[in-house]
Amino acid sequence: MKLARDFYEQPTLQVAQQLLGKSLVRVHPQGVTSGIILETEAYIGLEDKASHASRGLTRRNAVMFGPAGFAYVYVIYGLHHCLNVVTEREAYPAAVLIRALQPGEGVELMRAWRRKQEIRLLANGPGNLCQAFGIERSFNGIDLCGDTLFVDDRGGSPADIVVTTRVGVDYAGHWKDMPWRFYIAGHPGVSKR
DNA sequence: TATTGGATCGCC
DNA sequence: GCGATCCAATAG
Repeated sequence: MKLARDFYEQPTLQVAQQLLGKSLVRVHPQGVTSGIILETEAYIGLEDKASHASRGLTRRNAVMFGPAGFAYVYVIYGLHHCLNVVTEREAYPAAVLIRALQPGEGVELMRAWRRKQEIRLLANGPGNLCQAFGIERSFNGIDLCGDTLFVDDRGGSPADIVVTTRVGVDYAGHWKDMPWRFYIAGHPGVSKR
């Protein structure tokens, strides 16, 4: 069943870990795509120099300062989109980046949007999974407790979770060393380092 | 108003 | 290893 607001209001590191093994679902007029969340990263508070929120409230990051359970979607490198779920309380900027999925329903739709055939390459990375699910800028700020994009808790919790440092944040001083990346151990769909 | 660089990806 | 490609964030 669909995760409710109180799930996202928990501490960000808990949300990041508990999302692993759950299903991200996107309902589209052409059909449904879903996938098991394999990899996440936490971005927590104003002090975290790796977070978009580290320089305070701006137009781009405004959703991070809002209530939990909403999507923060942004464009990166002018080409790709990244999907985050906002966590914790209003006015405290925190979010979890979804980095990889194991494709479930709607593989043919994902193949069409990705223009790739191989299952392993459909959602193995934050930009790729957004392309596979048709997630773009208009998804910024949508309610994950709604019916378009949400997380379903069907399926169990993964046995082994690997905890390590985040990808692509070398500019963030000592914050780059925080062990805030989580992924399901040994899964081939996890994005590469 | 101008400049800079990024929570990436895929091909060289 | 490097280019793509563009807009938000800063500085001026």
